[in-house]
Amino acid sequence: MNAAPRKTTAPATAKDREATKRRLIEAVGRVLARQGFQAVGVNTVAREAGVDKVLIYRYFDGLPGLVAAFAREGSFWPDLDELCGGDHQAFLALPFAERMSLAVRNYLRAVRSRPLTREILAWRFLEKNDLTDALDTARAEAGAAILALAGQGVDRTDVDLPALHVVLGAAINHLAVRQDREPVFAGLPLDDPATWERVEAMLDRMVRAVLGE
Amino acid sequence: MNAAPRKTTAPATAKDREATKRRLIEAVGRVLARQGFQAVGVNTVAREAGVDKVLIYRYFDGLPGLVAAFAREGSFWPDLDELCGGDHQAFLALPFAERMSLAVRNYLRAVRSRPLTREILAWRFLEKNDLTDALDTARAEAGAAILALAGQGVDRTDVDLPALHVVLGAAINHLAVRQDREPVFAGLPLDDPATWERVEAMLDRMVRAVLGE
DNA sequence: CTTGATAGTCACCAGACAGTGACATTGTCA
DNA sequence: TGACAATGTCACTGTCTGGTGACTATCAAG
Repeated sequence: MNAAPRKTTAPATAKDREATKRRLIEAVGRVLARQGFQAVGVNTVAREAGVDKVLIYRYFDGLPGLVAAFAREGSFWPDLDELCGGDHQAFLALPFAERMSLAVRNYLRAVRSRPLTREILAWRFLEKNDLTDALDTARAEAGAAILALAGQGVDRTDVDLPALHVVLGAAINHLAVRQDREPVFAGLPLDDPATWERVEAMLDRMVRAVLGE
Repeated sequence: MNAAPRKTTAPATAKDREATKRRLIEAVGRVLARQGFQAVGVNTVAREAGVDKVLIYRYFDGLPGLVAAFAREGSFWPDLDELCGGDHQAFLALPFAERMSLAVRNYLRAVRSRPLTREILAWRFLEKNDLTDALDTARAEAGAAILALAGQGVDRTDVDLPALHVVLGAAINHLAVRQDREPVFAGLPLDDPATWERVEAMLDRMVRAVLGE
């Protein structure tokens, strides 16, 4: 795209357009992390980047475009390696219940360890608009991939696996997002690591119980 | 409080203050239901009520006070009767797993049938402020009561019941709120009644499996 | 040097917001 | 009747928002 500051063609890079674009994209992340998605607006992001807001329109055709670029940039969602523990072969060698249990635990930990991901999750959760649409594609793909891998070579007609995925995913998403907002849920302190060990144990127990140990 | 438009004392009710308060409180509900909590502001609510916004400050000492009054008004959370199916005695006569399963299903249905409750749930979810604080007390009480009733006379040291409640409650809350925003979750259409039957069945299965049938 | 394109700045617009002070209207009591 | 308090209306402030048009500064090519 660029990287040709000299000679023929490439009339851009007068004052480094790409650097400015990067500053804007990074500013989105900082605002999102520090002030939450409510604060993600043209004015705030531009101020954070130390750049004029009009450049958001010129370079990204508006805030949704900038957010889309931001979404393309970062690794907000766990990839397959992370979810299956790094080794696909070893993962596939496990019994099905074991596989599911591991993937669930890794998904929980992955979401919990990504503040920006939790913020995006909450965002998408309650605002359906141009901005959040941009962030959703990557997640949908990641989700589908892990389900496909976990269920690979398995034929369990006795269990409604999609329904199981929905319930587990919903519980994890809710708790992860909730952790940032309200530290107590149904009497348990979500800011206490011990609580999360109990939740992990419970998820594990549920998966095994439903899948028949 | 009022109901004494004539004679001694009660210097108010010149132009019916109570009626105006009621109009404001009802306007909160309408705005919340129609436009979501993002729209709940002094200007919008006053406009909806057909009343000047200054009265919100005079009568409720600001928007948080009005929202608190609104929260006190409506029945947003299911009560014990609804959760246990109407008959406490019959409920308590059931085996524990049966009791839990029933309460979980009734809670899911209760939340799903209350659009305003779902909106409040989402609101509280992502905005922690004076407004949402007012809405939370009632919910916490309702939650604690049902857990107490379901666990009455039961001593299951083999299961981490609070963790189970947390996971189930989180899943239900997430799905109920999600239904309004994004109709598809993990591949299942949340606007299809058949999906909810599958979710109910899965929750039931999980409860029974974990509690040992 | 001139031309032209691009990068970046600045000032402004209209609309929504929360909040406040001054005013008019109405009813009750003395 | 007059005094007073309460109800309700109106106009206004200042601040934020998203968005746009006009400007300057810089660079490359002819």
